[in-house]
Amino acid sequence: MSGTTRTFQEYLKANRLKLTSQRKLILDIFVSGSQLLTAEELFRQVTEIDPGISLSTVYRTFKHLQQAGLARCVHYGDGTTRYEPSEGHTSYLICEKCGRKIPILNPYLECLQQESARQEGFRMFRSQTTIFGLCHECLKEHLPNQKQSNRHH
Amino acid sequence: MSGTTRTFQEYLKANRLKLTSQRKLILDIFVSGSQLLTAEELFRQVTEIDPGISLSTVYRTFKHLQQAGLARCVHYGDGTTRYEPSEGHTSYLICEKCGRKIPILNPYLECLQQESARQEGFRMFRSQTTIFGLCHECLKEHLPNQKQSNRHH
DNA sequence: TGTGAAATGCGTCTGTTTCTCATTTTCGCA
DNA sequence: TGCGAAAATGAGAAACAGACGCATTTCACA
Ligand SMILES: [Mn+2]
Ligand SMILES: [Mn+2]
Ligand SMILES: [Zn+2]
Ligand SMILES: [Zn+2]
Repeated sequence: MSGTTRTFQEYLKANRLKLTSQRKLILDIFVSGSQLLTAEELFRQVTEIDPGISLSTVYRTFKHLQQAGLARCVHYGDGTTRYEPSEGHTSYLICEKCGRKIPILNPYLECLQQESARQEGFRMFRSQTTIFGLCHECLKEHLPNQKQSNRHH
Repeated sequence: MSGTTRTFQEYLKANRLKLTSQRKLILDIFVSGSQLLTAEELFRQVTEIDPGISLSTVYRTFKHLQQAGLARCVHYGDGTTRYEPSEGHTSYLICEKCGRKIPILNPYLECLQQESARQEGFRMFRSQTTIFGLCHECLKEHLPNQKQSNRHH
């Protein structure tokens, strides 16, 4: 039994919630799959295995996973909301041209955040740092294009 | 004429857009008011002065303000999207219970972010750090009352 | 002032998330 | 084991934020 499964079961028990087959399956697919799924996308993957599961249940389970600290959602600029397992990174570089999302590995960032919170008497649950800009690859294409886009419209 | 007004006019001119009375009013109220308004909330404030303005126009103007770099939107945990003037801080503590928003003043955070971007060959335009948790005041009320949740709707 | 481009208001439409409720499932306990 | 209360489910409706289409008005510029 994986760590996340145990965590989820503990959360359920602590809140007098029940472990259903649907919740098991949703958790399984969520933590094992690639990250940053739309609720709809996870729903599609889940129904491939159990076609009876409803989208409502996916949303409801997401809520619990979030409260259990196992999932977090990221709101994208395009309006979509994507969910990801909340182990791992919370800091990213996001390229505004190609959408590439690069995790930031600098551990000092988290330390400084903890420290900032502490200074205010604040209890930190989670943090999120997003740095917007242009990635290495897009920078190379961006600069030559600059002249053309100046004369636009 | 304020700096933001000038910036907005320059943006408009550069994009062959027009300065309408609606846009003037929306910008005015937005930059002068307290921060972190919902589109709906700004709409209400705006219609107190000019009842003819439509919600669509508020949304449309927000888009332009964002593109002009004068506004930014923050997605809250409760699902609402709030807009704020983008001058000043980009790092905040946000209390998930009372919604209080506390600017983080630590300059090392920005330095570290710049550094992280540089390491990836990334060109940073702007960054945003959000730390979710409980503020000092809510912590005092929270602990006795463990079973609190759902600031929803 | 006249003219074309752009913006507005208002209604409609879309996609996402939540809610309602009748039915089914879970789980602690006898 | 089987019971019963509590909780979860699926299906659909409802709520909600935003975006859109279009007829009409307003703006910018000459
Ligand atoms: Mn946004
Ligand atoms: Mn969220
Ligand atoms: Zn890129
Ligand atoms: Zn608070």
